[in-house]
Amino acid sequence: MSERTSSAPETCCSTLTGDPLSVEDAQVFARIFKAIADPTRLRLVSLVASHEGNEACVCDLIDPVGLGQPTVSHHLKILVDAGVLHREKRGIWSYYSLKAETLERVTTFLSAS
Amino acid sequence: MSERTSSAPETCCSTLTGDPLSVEDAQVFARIFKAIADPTRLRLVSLVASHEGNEACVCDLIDPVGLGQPTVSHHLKILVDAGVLHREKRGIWSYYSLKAETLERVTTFLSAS
DNA sequence: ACCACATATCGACATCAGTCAATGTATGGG
DNA sequence: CCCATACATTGACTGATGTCGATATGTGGT
Repeated sequence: MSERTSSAPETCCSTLTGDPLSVEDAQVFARIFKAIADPTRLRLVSLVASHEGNEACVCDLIDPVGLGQPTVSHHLKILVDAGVLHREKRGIWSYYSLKAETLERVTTFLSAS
Repeated sequence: MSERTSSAPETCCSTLTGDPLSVEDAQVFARIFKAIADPTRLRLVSLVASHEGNEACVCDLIDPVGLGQPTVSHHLKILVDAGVLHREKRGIWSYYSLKAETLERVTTFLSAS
C-alpha cells in the first residue's frame, strides 16, 4: 500500500478551490500542468487522441507538429513521465495513447468549484 | 505589449481530445496551463479560493507561501494576465479573486473525453 | 506636506526548458 | 550477419522562468 509509481496516491481528492493545497499536492499537480503547458505538447496529445485507434507512433506525429524526431520524442517522454500519455512498444514502433485516469484526475481537481 | 486580458473567444469550443488542436488554440490554452503549472501559483490560487470572502490581498498570501512580496506580486500578475485570477484595487489593497469562467473553460477543454 | 503602509516594477542572477545535429539502441528483413 | 528503419539519448545552444534586493507608485492618515 506504500506503493507509489509516479504520482502520489494521497492526492486523489485534493482540489484547487477546496482547502489550501499542501506543498506536496501543489508539486504533483504542477508537474502534470507543466507537461501540458506547451503548445507543441498540447497538439501532440490532441493528435494522439484523435488518431485512428486512439494511438499514434512517433512517425505519425513528426509531420503534423513540424519538428525534428528527437524533439518530438523528447516531448512525448515528458508527457509519459507526467502520466498524460502511455507508451507501448510493438515491434519497431512506439505507440502512444491517452492515459484517461490522469486527465480525469486533473478535471476533478479543477472542476470542484 | 498591451495584451488582452481574456483569451480569444473563438477558442470556446475546442477540446483536447476532439479534433486536432490548431496552433492558435494550442497557444491559448498552453498560456493558461503555464500560469498554473507552478507549485507556488497553484497554492496562491488555492489560498485565494479558500480565503474568507473568496478574495485575498497580497499581504494575506506572503506568509503562507513563504516568499518575498515582489515574488508574490509577480506570480499574481502572471495569474491575472492568464485570466485565472481577477484583481480589484480597493484603497491600499489589491484584492485577488478567482475568475471562474477561465477555470470552467479549462475544465470543458479537458473533460470532453 | 509628510509619513507609513501595501503593492508594483526593475535589474540582476541562476536555473530550467525547447530545439537541433549527431550518435546510440533496438527490431525485423534479406 | 548486415543493413534499413524507428525511436531514444546526448551535448550544446538559446531563450524563458523563478527568485531576490532595491526602488518606484499610490493611498490614507496626521
